[in-house]
Formats: sequence, structure tokens, C-alpha cells
Amino acid sequence: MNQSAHLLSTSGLSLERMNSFLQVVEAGNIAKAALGDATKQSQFSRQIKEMESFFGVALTRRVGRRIEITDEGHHLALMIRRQFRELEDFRAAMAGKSVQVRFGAQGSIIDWILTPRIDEIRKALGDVTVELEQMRTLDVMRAVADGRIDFGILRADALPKETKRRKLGNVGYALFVAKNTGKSAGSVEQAIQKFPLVELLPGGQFGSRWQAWLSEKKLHPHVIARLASFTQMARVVRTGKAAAVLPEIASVELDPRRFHAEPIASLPKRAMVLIANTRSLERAGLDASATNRLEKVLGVEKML
Amino acid sequence: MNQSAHLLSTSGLSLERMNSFLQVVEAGNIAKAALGDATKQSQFSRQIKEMESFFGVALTRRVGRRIEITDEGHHLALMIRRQFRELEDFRAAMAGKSVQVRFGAQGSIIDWILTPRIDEIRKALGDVTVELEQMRTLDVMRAVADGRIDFGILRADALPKETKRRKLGNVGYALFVAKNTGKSAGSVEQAIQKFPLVELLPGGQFGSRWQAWLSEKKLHPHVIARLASFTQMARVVRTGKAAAVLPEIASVELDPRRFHAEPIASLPKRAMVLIANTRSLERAGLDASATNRLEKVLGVEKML
DNA sequence: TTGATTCATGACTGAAAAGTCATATAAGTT
DNA sequence: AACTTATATGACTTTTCAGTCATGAATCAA
Repeated sequence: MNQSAHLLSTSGLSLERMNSFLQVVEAGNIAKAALGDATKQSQFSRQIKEMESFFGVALTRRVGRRIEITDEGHHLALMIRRQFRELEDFRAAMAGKSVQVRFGAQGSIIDWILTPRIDEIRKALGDVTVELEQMRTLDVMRAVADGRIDFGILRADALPKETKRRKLGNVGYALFVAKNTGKSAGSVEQAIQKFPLVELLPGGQFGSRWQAWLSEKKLHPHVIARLASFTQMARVVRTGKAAAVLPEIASVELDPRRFHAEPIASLPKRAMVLIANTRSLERAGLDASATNRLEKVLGVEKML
Repeated sequence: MNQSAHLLSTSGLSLERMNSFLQVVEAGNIAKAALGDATKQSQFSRQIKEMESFFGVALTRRVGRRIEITDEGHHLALMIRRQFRELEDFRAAMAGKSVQVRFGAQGSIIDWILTPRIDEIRKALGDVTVELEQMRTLDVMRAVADGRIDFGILRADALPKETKRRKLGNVGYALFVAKNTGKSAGSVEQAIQKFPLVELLPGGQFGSRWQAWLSEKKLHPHVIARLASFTQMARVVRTGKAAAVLPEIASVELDPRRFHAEPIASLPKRAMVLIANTRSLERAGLDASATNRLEKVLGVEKML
């Protein structure tokens, strides 16, 4: 009679084990999930084995001296993650707390697009708790697919073509200089050579585009520092110690009355998009119209 | 970091407890779920209390000397039921077994519509295990909404108007008589008075319609027995001991070479419909086209 | 080859939860 | 009031599972 008698007729499955498995999947391997704790290491290893024998399938595979999650493992992890979030949301809702909606994006996007608009986001989504999680652009897509986050904001060019998205508009780049540093010297190109500059550390997507642009324009700026993110660069600009080329949305942080933002038309704009996990939306009781409202709220061009 | 740390940080939730709760919800109250087992009774009572304190909400409410499931309890049960089925399906799939698809319907529908077409149903849905569960018409809708069954087949007039449905066609009624009982005597009405008849026990939806029809036609058949279901009636007809008015689809069981089926046009036909639980379909990896194929397979008029 | 890293496993302990039984409470029934 | 039915609870025992520790096995790198 009872449908799930079968599920619990064999031992080997428990919420704790499922949670352990989730931790390992999220860390990628046991050692990383165990954080050097020998106890956890052995626990994880055993619990995964127990789950494997319960489900009758390999959830992990040995690769060299570490393990990898199999496709089936990822499938299961996805399921468990969603189920746990459902239970947690139910619990939160019962405690009178609002449902959590998680956003994932790069730091600069969090600082300059999301943080300033938390109230509007909450208005668009109803009475929810907004969580902003910082991650690298390349991780955003996977995190949305996994259900670890509900919404992601990233550059369109970082997405595979077939991914469903909502356009938030294009963001260009501008040279930000403190106004008291002296008048801007004619063209942007000239200004770039004139002011001490901070740049991004090499490696990122923007970094190479920037270098290409500099050599194309035959410019040799005076670089006083290389930093890990746009937000760190903005902080330096705010002190007035250097200028920087930043996304135009940095104007949120760099007050136009105190900082001059000179757009650089010849640096190609990048299209920003919003991606969403439909399953999580359902879980949070949100519908497509909520995403529509969110899309409007997050448009990046209206603010410039 | 771990999203679900919070879920397991408090004790009080376990798969066993969730399963117990599910059993109680399905039975409707503790006593019925415990089946007279005092141990289970106390277990259920305690486990539900533990879950209530875990989620911080009343899952049951006392009504008289028994308990009722609250709305929140039903909501949670729905969630748990679906989660358990997901885990079970995953396990079954890993064991090389096919996914289960559950149908719910009245006995006569199972016997005369579903059972004869199991192969076609499996062809329409892919390589699945079909389960046919007998239930009263009025329970079918709730069972689909609950996710206890994936598909339900029932009379359209038993459904609230707003329920989404797929039409399977109309089923009329016919007088079934064994051919060796003698020639059918002119009109159907005359035949009904001529042959010894079996009827349905009073109470059902068809019963009252049938009685109304009889008095309208001023007919007084010779009733030798009243039975609980059409299938039981058909069994009597098959012995040749009596005739009966049955849904036309009873021809599946009553071979036209041996039994005469005389349609009764003046007894209104009833529309049969298929209803589906979209969430379960997703779980089973089925899409709308599968339901379309199923709808075609289950059409009730093509076979007459 | 030696050592470090990563996972697996055996042999335990301890805690949590399930299971058991008797009995209390509470609401209906006769 | 006496009895029945349904649920709750206290006081356990037993089982399961998590947690701990030591150590083995496999892989890789210096």
C-alpha cells in the first residue's frame, strides 16, 4: 500500500548521508570537502559507499588519487539539492520567514547592479530574502543549472548559445578620473596616458581585450598597480590616487559630481544577461511574470 | 557554505519520520495508519510531534478524538511524496528497472479500458512499468492532485470545471444478453422486462440515473440480484444467468459472438476523460507528447 | 625510492532515532 | 457512569548511524 515502503526497506539512505554527498559534490572531491579533517574524510568516503550500494550505482569514480563525481552522481546531487531547498523553504515559510532567492554574479555586478537595487528586486519578487553570492563568471552558469542559485547575471558571451536568457542591455567602458586631479586632457586616449592608472591583473576576459585595445591605439599608460577586480580598482579611483577604465555602471560607486566618467566608444560594449533556474522559481512560488519584473528592474542602461 | 547545513543542524527530521507522516496522511488518521498496532500508533504520534517541532508548524489538528491533517501538513506530504518517488525512481532506473507510471480508475475502467491496452500504453509512454490502481471515481482526482497516481481516468461530470483534462470520448450503455438465452424481443425496453436482470446496488451515480430512466419508461424489470460493480455484473452476464445494462465497453469482456449488446440510446452517454499530474510526468521523464499518444491509445469510441 | 597526497577500511564509541510497552488523557457512545 | 476509541506520553530497550582513530592502499611527484 505504502508507495515508499520500498525506499526505506533497505538501509543505507539518510538525510545525513545525502547532505554529506552534497558537500562532496560541491567541493568536487573528498579531501576538499573534508577541509583536512581526517574524521570527515573517512565519514564521507564511507557514506558515499553506503549510498552507492543503496542506489546500486557508482556515484564517484577514481581518477588518479582523487575521485570524480559520475554523471549519475551529479544527477542525484541535483535532485537532493532541490529537495533540501524545498524542505528548508517550507521550514522557513512556516517560521514566518520569507523564501530565499539566491543571486550569483561577479563581485562588480553584485556591487554595482544588484546591491543598489535590493529594494526594487524585493518589490519585483514579492516578500523574499535576497541572497547575493559572489562567484566567477564561468561558475555562474553551472550554479544556475545546479540549482545552487536561482538567478545569475553575467556577460552574454560567457554563455553557450542555446542557453535561455533575458537581455539586460549593454555595458560600455569609461575612464573614471577624480575631478580634482585636473582637467581631462582632450581625448580619452590622451587622458589615459596622462593619469596614473590601475589595471586588472592579466588573465580575465576583459584584460586581453584591454591590452589589445591599448596596442591598437598605440597607448602606453602609466600603470601604478594591477588588481584582481573592478571593485578593487574603483576603490583606488575613489581615493583619487589613480584613474581606471571601468564598466560604466561603476558610476554607482563613483559619484558623478566628484568623478568624471569619459566613455570609451572604441572599446566594445558587452551585453549583460539574466539567467534563471525555472525549477527553483517554482519552488519559491514565483512565476514568469516575476522574472519579467526582475528583468526590468535590472536593466543596466536605464541608470546611465 | 553548505546550503543545507541549516536543514540538518537541528534534529527532528529523518526519512523514517517523513515516511511515517506520509502513511498517516494517506490513511487520514493515526489509528487507520497503525492498523491496530499499538506500537505504530505511539510511534506515529511521537514522530509527527517531532516533525511539527522541527518545522515549527502544526501538521495535524485534533478533531473530536481523532486527528486531521492541516493544510500545511498536506502541503508537506505532497512535497515528501514527490521527493520519495523521485529517489525511488532514481534507484529503480539505476537498477535497470523502468520508471513506474501509476494509473488510477474505477474497477470497470481498469478491466475494460486499461487492462486490454497495456501494451499500447507502454508503447505510448516508452519503456515504463504500468501500475493500475483501483479506486473510487471521487478519489481519482484527489490522488492525481496528490501525486499518488500519475494518470486518472474518470467521468467528466465528476470533475470540477476548471480541471485540465483530455477527452477520451463518450461511453453509452447497452443491454448485454447471452445469445443462447433466446432472441432479443423487439425493442430494448421490451427485452429489459423479458430477461432476468442484475443491477447496481443503489447509491452510485449511475444507479440513480438508471432508476430515473426506468420510471420514465415505466419499466419494471425482473431483478434477480444487485451487485457492487459493473465488473461483477458482467461476470453474472457471462454465466448466462441474467442480462444487465452495462457500459458499452463491457464488450471487451463479453464476446460479441456469444453476447448480444443492444445500445440504449435514451440513456445519456457519459464523457470519459484522462487527467494527469504534470509534476509526476516530469519526474518520469515524460512530456506532453507522451500524454497525447496516451490520449489516442485510450480513446473509448474507436473500439466499439 | 621516499614521501606526500588522497581515498578506503577496520574496529571501535557514542548519540540519535526507532521500536516496545504500559498507561494517561480526551472525546465520544451506550 | 461505564465503556470504547483515538491519541499522547513516559520509561524504557534495541538498532542504526554518525563520529573517531589508526592504518592500509593507490597514485603521483621530487
